[in-house]
Amino acid sequence: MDDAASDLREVTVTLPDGAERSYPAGVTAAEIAASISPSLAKAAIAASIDGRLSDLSAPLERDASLAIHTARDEAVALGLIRHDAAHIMARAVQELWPEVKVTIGPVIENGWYYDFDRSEPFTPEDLETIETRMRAIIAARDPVRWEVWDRARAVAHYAGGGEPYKVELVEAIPEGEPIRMYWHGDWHDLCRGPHLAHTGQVPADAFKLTSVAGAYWRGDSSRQMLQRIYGVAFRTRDELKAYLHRLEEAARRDHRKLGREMALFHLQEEAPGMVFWHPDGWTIYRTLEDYMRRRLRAAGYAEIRTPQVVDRKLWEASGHWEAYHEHMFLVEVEEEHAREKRVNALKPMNCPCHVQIYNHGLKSYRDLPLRLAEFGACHRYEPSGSMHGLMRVRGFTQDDAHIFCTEDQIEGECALFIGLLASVYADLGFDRFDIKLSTRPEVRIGTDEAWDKVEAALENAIRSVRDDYEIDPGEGAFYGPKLDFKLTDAIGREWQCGTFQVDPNLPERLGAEYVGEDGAKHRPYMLHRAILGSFERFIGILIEEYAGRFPLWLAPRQVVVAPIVSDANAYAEEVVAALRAKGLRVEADLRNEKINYKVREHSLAKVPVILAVGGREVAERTVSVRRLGEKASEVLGLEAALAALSDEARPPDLRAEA
RNA sequence: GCCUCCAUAGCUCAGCUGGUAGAGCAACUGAUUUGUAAUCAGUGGGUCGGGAGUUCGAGUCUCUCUGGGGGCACCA
Repeated sequence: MDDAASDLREVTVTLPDGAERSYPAGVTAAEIAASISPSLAKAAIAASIDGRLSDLSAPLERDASLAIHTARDEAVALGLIRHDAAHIMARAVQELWPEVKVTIGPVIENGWYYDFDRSEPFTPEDLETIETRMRAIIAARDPVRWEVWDRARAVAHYAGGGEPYKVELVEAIPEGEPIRMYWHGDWHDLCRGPHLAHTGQVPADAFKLTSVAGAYWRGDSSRQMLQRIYGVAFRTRDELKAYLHRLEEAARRDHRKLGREMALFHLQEEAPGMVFWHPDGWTIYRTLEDYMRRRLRAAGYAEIRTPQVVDRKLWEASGHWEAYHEHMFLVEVEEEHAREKRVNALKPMNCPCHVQIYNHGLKSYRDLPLRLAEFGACHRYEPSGSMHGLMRVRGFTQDDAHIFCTEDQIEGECALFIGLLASVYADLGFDRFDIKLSTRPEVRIGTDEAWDKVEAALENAIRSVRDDYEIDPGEGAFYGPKLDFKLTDAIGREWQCGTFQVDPNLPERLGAEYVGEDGAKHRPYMLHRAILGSFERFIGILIEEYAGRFPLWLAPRQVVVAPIVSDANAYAEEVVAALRAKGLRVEADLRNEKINYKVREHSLAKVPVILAVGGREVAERTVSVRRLGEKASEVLGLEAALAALSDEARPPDLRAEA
């Protein structure tokens, strides 16, 4: 840029309210803010120039629209605060331990992280030391400056400074993109920007370093393990406190904690990643399974059952052996007792078995679409570090089904599936879920024309149901595109539950065919689909969604009848028998305890309904209905209470019709 | 699998710099007949996750195995 020339020119700046102002070329957003008002100059944190977020110090060389951002612009402010906090943290770390090498530090949800290479682990005390140092840097209000460097200079600088990771990052920046260096005081970092005007704009009381974790350099498990420090940052102390409070609340509904407290299930050393379901947990499981069975039957699926232990030959034929054998549990008979030589595997998936059922008997185009469903127990030897309560286990049961169909039927089947899934999720209390479409990867089989057709079929199917979905380019399977349906757990982690995958490959490998209208044999498509994903994971999510307070139809113990005096015991047992006859899961609590004690205990156990019966109820043939979470109870006639409870306890799919 | 932290009674946890284990709740026994979130009294319960080592002596220090938490990688 020619300084002499720019001094002579003027630029016209259009502000958000439409006003136009002229300034000498090269004027900065900060200077413009100052010309508007001193208070704006003080509050300004960044600017949008022609809609692009920029540093306040960015010079304007030509006419542009300009918006000055302050902390009121929540999204902009949080992004910048977190980004600058990442830099400030890296600076603090290098000031405290100069030998530590820096890598990357992006903004994430609620905060940021920064990865460091350091031989010693960071301790919780180190985090406090770093926080203190960060506050000192913030208090110094160091201005943030930036320069554009050429590649050679940046590489030489970092190579000489003993920062090999930064050298790699500089070298990875595409040709033509500017290489920017940002200074926070004397410390600097390679960064695309933009940043705040000075370090004092990060609120010293609204951030917190939360944890240290290992993370691979560039996300590659064959490379260096770095130390990642996570932080959270907000605009105000109250926002930070509210966030930390939400975290605590979420921990209270953790399905592992509730699973233990409510005696739903347990896991133990001898069977890592495999669930021991206790009576109450199994009741939930079976209730959900029965519900799914009815929904699938109504949707035209036929239920089947296939073996647990299957010869390795089938997995070789399907191609899974080659790709996944190290994740399969093998089942062998002791050599001295074996009568035949074979290697079996616990089935890690149901698909090849379902094709075997399809392949029995000649299929006609008139049989399609053929929908085969199995609550299929599968076992996968998942990496030890990936297991997580019920959410990621080694033994699990999919609500699996495979639809064999023609290419023309894919779109219709997909639309039917999404409709069914949305209805099931709504019945289970989830009105919101995300859909992600994963499209063709680089390495794939099949023609581009086939991919075009199938991807379009899935997109059309989604659009027939709703209009918002995400596309994940290149993330499909090598044989076909897929849809993922995700739900969010109590602490905001997303879990994939539903899935829908188009697969022409497995029918080909396992020789599935049908006779078409033309009398010739054709290859069907196979659609893999699940709504819950696995019962284990879905129940984990349900526990967290409801915080253990299940709706009546899912609650393991729906009603407890609690006599207030032992004279009411006989009546209590009569009420229990009447409810049981209506199909409710109900128990009597005849212990010689005060009603307060019983109410407290069953409330803590999250029983939805307590029926208290004392002398009055016996005399009047009524019950005192106390609902979980409500302080007052309601006295109802026995018959009315029975009718209301038995109706409410019915699963949603059996309730609707009047 | 990798980094890191953790593992004490059924549950939640205490046990300082090494000197052979405690509390509350729960359980059990007895008394109490009670009106909507804890009635009182008494009793029992742990080879401190497994193994090895250092030490006169290990719940405490070291190594190792197993499992778990947080994250990374993986997720047909």
